[in-house]
Parts: sequence; C-alpha cells; structure tokens
Amino acid sequence: MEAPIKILIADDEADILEIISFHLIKAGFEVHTAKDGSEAIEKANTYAPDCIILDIMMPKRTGFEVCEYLRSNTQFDKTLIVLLTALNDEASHIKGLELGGDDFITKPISPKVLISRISALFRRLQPSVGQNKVINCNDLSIDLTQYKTTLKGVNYVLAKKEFELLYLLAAQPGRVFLRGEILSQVWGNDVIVGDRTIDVHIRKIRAKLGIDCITTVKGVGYKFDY
Amino acid sequence: MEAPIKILIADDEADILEIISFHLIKAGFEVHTAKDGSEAIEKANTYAPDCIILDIMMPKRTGFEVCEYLRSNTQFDKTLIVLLTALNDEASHIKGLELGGDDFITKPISPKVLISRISALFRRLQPSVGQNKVINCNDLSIDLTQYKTTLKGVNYVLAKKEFELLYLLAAQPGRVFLRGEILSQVWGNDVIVGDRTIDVHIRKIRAKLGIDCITTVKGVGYKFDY
DNA sequence: AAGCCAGTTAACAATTTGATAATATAGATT
DNA sequence: AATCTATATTATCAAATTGTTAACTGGCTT
Repeated sequence: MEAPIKILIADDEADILEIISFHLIKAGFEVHTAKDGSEAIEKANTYAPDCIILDIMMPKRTGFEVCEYLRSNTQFDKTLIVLLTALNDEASHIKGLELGGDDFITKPISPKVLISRISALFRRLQPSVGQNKVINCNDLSIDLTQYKTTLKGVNYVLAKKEFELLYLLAAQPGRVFLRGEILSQVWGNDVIVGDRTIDVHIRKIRAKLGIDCITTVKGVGYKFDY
Repeated sequence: MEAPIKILIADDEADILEIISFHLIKAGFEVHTAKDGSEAIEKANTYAPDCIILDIMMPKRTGFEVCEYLRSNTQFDKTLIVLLTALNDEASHIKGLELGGDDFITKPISPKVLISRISALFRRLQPSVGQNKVINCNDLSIDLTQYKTTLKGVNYVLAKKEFELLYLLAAQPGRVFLRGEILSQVWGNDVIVGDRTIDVHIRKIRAKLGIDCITTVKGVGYKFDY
C-alpha cells in the first residue's frame, strides 16, 4: 500500500475550501486546509504536503508571497504549487509561474478538472522509469508482464534470456550497455559465463526478429536502436 | 554550450502557427511546425522534439489521436505534450489530460503565457533529465552514454579510442592537453605507445567528422576548438 | 529411453581497431 | 635556401573484438 499523496489547500473562502476538499478526498488524496497565507506556511511546514493549492487573494499573505516563500526553501523543491485565482490577467498568470508555480488556474474551476490537472503534474513528477512494463517503439512492442514480443502485430517467441536481454536494452534506447552491465543485469553477479554467450544471444534476437534493432559498439557494448 | 530545446507545433491555422513560432523562436527555442495530425507524427519522429504543442481540431488526425499515439510510444515518454483548443468544455479538458497531455490550454492564448507555462513544465522536467553526459558545441554533440557523435544531426561513427580522445578534449574546450596527459587519460599509465599514435587518431577524427575541431598546438599538444 | 529445448561453450571466420614504420609536409631557425 | 623539428599522412600488419556455426549439457516432456 502506497502512502497517500498529501495536498494542502489554502483559500479564505470556506465553501471553496470545503467543496475542493470533498472532491480531493474522494479522489484518494490526504487533504489539509488553511484559511490564509500564514496558516498555509505553517501547515506546509507541519505536514510537508506533496502539493499545495494556493488562492492568490488571501489575508495575511497572498498566494504569491506564500509561493515565493516555499520556493526559497529547498525542502519544498519537489512540492507542486498550483495557483488559483478569480482574476485572469496575463501579468498575474506569468508572475505566478515565474515565482515557481507549477500551474495557474482561473476560477471558476471544476473540481474534476482540478484533479485532472494535479494528477497530470504528479504523473510528470514521478520518476516513472521502470514503472512501465511495456516498451513500445515504432512497431515493436515488448511486454514484460507477458514475456511477449510483437513486431508489426506479429508475435515472436523469444526464450527467457533472449527476452530479458532485449528488454534490458530496449528499456533505455540509445544507451550503450557494457558487457559487464549486461552480464550482471541478465545473468546476475555470481554466475560466470563466457563472453561469447552474450553475442550468441544477441545473434538469436536479431535472427528471430529479423530486424537490426541492436547495434554493436565495438570495444564497449551493445545498444538498442530502432 | 547547451543544445536548444526543440518544440514542435501542430495547428491547421497558418497564422497561429506563425505567431506562436515567432514568439517561441524569439524565446530561444528551436521550432518545427506541422499543419495536420499526420504531419505532426512524422515530424515528431524526425526531430524528436522535447515538447509538442497540439491543436485538437486538426485535419487527418486530431490532437487527441496524436497525443494517444505519442503516449503509446516509449520513445516519447519524456516529451511534453501541450494541448490547445478553442472549445473549453470540461470533458475535452479531462480527456486531454488523461490521454497523457501535460497541459491543456484554451484559446485565445497569449504567446507570453504559453511560453511561461511551457517553461514551468520544463523546469519540473529538468531534474530527471540532467544526468546525461552530453557535450554540445554548436551543431556538434558528443554523448558519452550513447557513444554517439552527431554533427548537424547526422550521426558519425567513431571507434572507441577516437571517441574517448575527442570526448576528453571536448570536455574542456580551448584547454590544451599535453601529449602526456592525453596518453595517460585515454591509454592509461601502464600502456606504452609511440608518439605518432596520437596523431593518427587525431587525424582519423578530423577525417571522419570532416571539420577541423581539433587544433594542433605545436610543441605542446592539442585542443578542442569549435 | 528418446527427443526437444534453452543455455552455454568451443572453434573458427570475419571484421574492426590500434599501433607502428616510413615518408611527406609545414613551420621555425640558422 | 638549407636545416631542423614537430606533426601529418599513408600503408601495413598485429591484436582485439565480435559474428557464426555447430556441438555439448542438463532439465523437461513424451
């Protein structure tokens, strides 16, 4: 079970706070609220939220000021900041983004859209490397969960080692993998196999797929390139 | 020197294409354009842009379709997608973000705001990208993790020693490397090779790239200068 | 037991790379 | 201009690296 994503909302209008909270909680977020700029800073420090939604027009401190404060503080580097405002003028919009805001949304805002936008931001923030178990590159698809390789929709059966080798390389297209890296990733550190073994597997992959998606970098290693 | 950030804009209205291009170029981006969805996909594959701005209502393929295509293709994982549309309905907004769009902007859009928003997205994206060991100098790019050398977008295949030698020199443009330094960095301290060996490799680099990016400093050594 | 298959290895071929030697050239010095 | 020195160029050969094929092994199925 993942820890829930924490969101802090700061707005001086109680009903906006309430309605947005309601939807965010329903969407599975952990929600904290603040009714002015000072409280927003306090609660940001207390709860270390992953995302802070700031109304711009607030008592004590404006959303701009809070944003500026947060961005001057490295502990909030990875904290998303979404600015909300009723007034849609270009200057504020640009100012908000330049102060380090990640999004700038004008009211009235549909809660669903707000949640969509926040989700989109989180999607980018996640180091989603390795999360995706299906690699798609042009007409080649490599599915780790099914150990399945298809090219132009046609299925090709690769043996286990062949598949793992191809998957490793294709997960980072263009990057050169040293023979040592390949050995430790695919064969493991305690298994000792000869150098020709890699070549032979590469050869089988090339032969089975019938395409030259793996490039040899002589003296260095191999890379996926398709 | 940094390689410019590449942006592809797809819109069927020529004047929008033109005005946005103008502002993006002025802001320092490298810009490519497409006038329909199919062309957008083509150019995305050709230029591998860092960000793609898609109008939703386009001939051939809609922005949604292009977005879906790009997101099903692993090679565009790190490519930002910004959707543009004249119609501001909640359903499209959510759909665009759920298909993998990073931002959804309704027209009319001020170019300044657009650039602000794109910059904000790149600001978030940067930390996950910055670990590439790439040297960029004018139109020459030397990528250590890919063992890849490109000049004006064209790939040149250098052998291992040639590449390592070029990378060493290019890592500190203008600095003169003594022959002894080059030998110990590229060949190692325990390998003994004759003096001519360096010349020959330098020559091969110059011949392959077809440019004179390495300057001889007689009696001293060589330096990268381009 | 026979057959099959993935994985590995050995042996050899093919290819690429690297180093050297021989010679040419350029630039500086006398 | 003759000379000297450092570098450029070229060809050649040796060494390193990879490609290819076939054979071997052990586990599994029939």
